[in-house]
Amino acid sequence: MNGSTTVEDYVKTIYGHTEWQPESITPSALAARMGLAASSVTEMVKKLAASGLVTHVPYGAITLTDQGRALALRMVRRHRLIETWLVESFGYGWDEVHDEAEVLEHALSDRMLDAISRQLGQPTRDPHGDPIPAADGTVRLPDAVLLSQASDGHRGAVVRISDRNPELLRWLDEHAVRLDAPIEVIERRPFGGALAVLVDGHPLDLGSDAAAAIWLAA
Amino acid sequence: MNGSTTVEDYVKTIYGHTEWQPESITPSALAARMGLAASSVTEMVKKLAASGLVTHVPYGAITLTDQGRALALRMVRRHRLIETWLVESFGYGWDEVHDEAEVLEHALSDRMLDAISRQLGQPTRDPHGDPIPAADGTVRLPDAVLLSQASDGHRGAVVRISDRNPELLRWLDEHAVRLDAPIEVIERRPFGGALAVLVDGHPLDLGSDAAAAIWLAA
DNA sequence: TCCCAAATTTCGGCATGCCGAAATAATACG
DNA sequence: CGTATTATTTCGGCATGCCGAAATTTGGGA
Repeated sequence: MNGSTTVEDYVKTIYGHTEWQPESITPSALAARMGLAASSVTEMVKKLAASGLVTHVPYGAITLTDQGRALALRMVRRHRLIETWLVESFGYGWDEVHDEAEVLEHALSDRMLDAISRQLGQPTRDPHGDPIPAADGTVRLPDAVLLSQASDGHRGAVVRISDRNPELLRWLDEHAVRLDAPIEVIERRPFGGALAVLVDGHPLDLGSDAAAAIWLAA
Repeated sequence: MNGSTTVEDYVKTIYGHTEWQPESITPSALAARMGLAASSVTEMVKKLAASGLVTHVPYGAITLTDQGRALALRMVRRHRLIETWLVESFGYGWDEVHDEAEVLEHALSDRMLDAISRQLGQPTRDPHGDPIPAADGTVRLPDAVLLSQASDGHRGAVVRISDRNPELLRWLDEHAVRLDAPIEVIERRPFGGALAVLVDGHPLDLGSDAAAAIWLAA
């Protein structure tokens, strides 16, 4: 079957491409993100457009409709709530929650989801610091800057750590770069985006990968 | 896609047909249980046989192999553990757990399942009193008789209440027929299997449906 | 034993999603 | 402005699972 699961994944991926901007993406980028052939994407997008989830000008970009965005937010809420749940109630680590959540977001009923949200105290951030959309689709955007764009001397607390890279997540975890850990930028390298920072008072040299994965409270 | 989910459902259904006897079933009975056309079953059974999960003599019965039984037991364990979990941790009623479990049994990882089992204290019976197979496939059969076969004067405690009939489950629940509630058979009707019994000391007239759904500790 | 009815299987078809190769459109650059 | 590169779409095909209709097999009864 899976009719629904596939649609949900497409929509969520389109949304995730540029979470803070108009949700549009080119077919090739979408194909790359989903690990599919471009031709598969073209076909599926045709169906998504037919059901009113996206708009698509031929040879142009794919953009979520309001309906598509609503579905995407529903899936993002599910994913992040489940990740939080796995960490809080099942002892999963940051780096271990993604795959399980990827499956469960399509399988849990709304009733379970509600119960889980209640058990967790209606959280609004997931273990990576990403906002968990409310059930009505409302999202509170974090007031944050990308760490690699922060200026020398900038100080604040980590508010978001990108998932999807288990190795990096473990490295960050080992070096005490955790959600809400205070960070101060002490040196800014001219090229490549690498930074030296203070994390919890200790100097640390962040590669550009790590810097790109961290958002700093403004 | 679902390659695996479908196989799991077939095997579980074959097993469930005659849980306490050799696990074999005719194609038509299997089709009826699964709500599928007979032709679909024929085709799928061919594939199950090819992967060594069942044996099948053409035009004859379908029988689980050891490998098939192992997979079936794995799925039964998952189903019953999940049902127990939904009742214990999420406030579901007896009659509400089946559909959710039907989905989740294919979606939860072994890791989650283990954690759930641990959180529940490694239960060996589900909310209906059915045995939960151990992770290694071991099943402890309840030492019980079918209530409708119990003789007049027979007394014991309810040990099993069949699921899959929400209306009946609610009726039983309302009349205090719960797992482990003591029952005494006070009158046995000659035809139809209906019984009058004492439940928790109160006389109650059980229709034949209810009687067929209840097992009594011997 | 022979034949009929019921059960089972075979066959062509359909829907979903995916792929690679070939065709086509858009874009970029000289 | 024209062409070459790149992106996108179209097309035929494949795999999984399902269906109904048309064989085929089985088993019981006359």
